[in-house]
Amino acid sequence: MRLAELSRRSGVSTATIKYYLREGLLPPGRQINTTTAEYEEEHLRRLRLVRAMIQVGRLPVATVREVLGHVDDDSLGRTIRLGAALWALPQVPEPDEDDAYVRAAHREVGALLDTLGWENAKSLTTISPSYRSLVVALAAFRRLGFDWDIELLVRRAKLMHQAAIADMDFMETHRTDAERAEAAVASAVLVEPMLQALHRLAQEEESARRYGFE
Amino acid sequence: MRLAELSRRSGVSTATIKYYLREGLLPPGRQINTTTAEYEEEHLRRLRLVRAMIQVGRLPVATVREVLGHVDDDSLGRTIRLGAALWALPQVPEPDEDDAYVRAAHREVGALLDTLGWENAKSLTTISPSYRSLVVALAAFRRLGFDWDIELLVRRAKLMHQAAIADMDFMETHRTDAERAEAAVASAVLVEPMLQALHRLAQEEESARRYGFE
DNA sequence: CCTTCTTGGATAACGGCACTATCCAAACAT
DNA sequence: ATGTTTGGATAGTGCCGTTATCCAAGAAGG
Repeated sequence: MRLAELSRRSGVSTATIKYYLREGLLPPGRQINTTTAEYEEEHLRRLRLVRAMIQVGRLPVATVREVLGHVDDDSLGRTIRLGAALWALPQVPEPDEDDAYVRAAHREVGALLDTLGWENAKSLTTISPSYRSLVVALAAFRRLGFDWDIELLVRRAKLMHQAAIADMDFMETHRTDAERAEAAVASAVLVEPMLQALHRLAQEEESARRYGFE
Repeated sequence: MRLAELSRRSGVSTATIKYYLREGLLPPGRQINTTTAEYEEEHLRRLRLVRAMIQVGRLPVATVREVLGHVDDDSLGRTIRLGAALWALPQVPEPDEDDAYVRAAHREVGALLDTLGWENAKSLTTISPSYRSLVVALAAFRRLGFDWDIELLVRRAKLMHQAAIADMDFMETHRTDAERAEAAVASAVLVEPMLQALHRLAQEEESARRYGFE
């Protein structure tokens, strides 16, 4: 498969593919000679993953490069590789540790993890980006004056735990570590938007049931 | 409260506040004379909401303006106002209806809604942005070759329905339509990132439980 | 009263980012 | 033989959130 065909089959312009090659999002094709390269089905698949991450997951190009770097890193062990790929994903601003709301949110999330018995997550609070994202969002929520009981958060967490277990089960159906890492990334980048869309659809459904369309 | 104090208390620079005023994200203060304006607590609150939408929710400024326009529109009825505000949120690209995966995703989501018995959502498929987002994400997922059974999606949908019911209950604790609309927006913009963070935290926890940290 | 600061308003500039366009000489493809 | 395609390099584009600069009118403090 040459560049033009790769472009046609993926729906991505050749100029953009060249850009991705330059940026290291796509491995170079097999060089036939100075001016020709051959691409495989694997390139097409990777290109589709890149597009999904950028268009659906709205990840910056630099983040995509980092994530794929971990997915492809055979030197990493299973858990580390998976964690590294997922930890490169986030895009939330760093919490301002001087802010009173942020410090309060830290304590609340700590209590949440205790209640849930998530001992492993608890030991990662200083480094996990997911933990930080949760703190940032909760702090913003509190800053707006919303007084959710922590119990509400616990219920949400249990729901998401169920979803996470199902995702991990699905991930385990893949054979190689690289495939598993890719499945985990696709899960984070594509399943999460699906969950979000389902959440809003459910809200619309529920709103219509309660109040009708008047 | 004058501009400088509004800036200090919100942590947003005066230049940026001026920009938001210009862009209509923040209503103008009470004009004392040609060169002075007085801002209220309400402005601070709105400014925090704007920041949360932009920084945590990563919404474009134009989208924030549109959403707030609906939140503030007293001429709208309850359901419509809420729907209008939420429908202005999304940011997913339009599905390409000529694409085979997109058409297949349409059918799958239709079947999903049938299975769930979401009759109201079913009647909104042509206009609801959440529906379109779901189709886009599912199509991208399928394009990558992931063969999730529709039953897996049904389970996710039921989980999100539970979360949505809790969110609606919380929303109903607010008295005015404007407050309810604002709570719904805050819920979409801040609770969804929390759910996402909880999802990833749960994955980390589950991964550690299954494989340890080796 | 005099000086320094702050105000709203207008306009321009900046920096980042995802592309897109252009030009090139070397090889194909027909 | 001739139009097309290749990788490589470089420059340009358009959008967007933000910041900077300048202004004359007014406020605040001594």
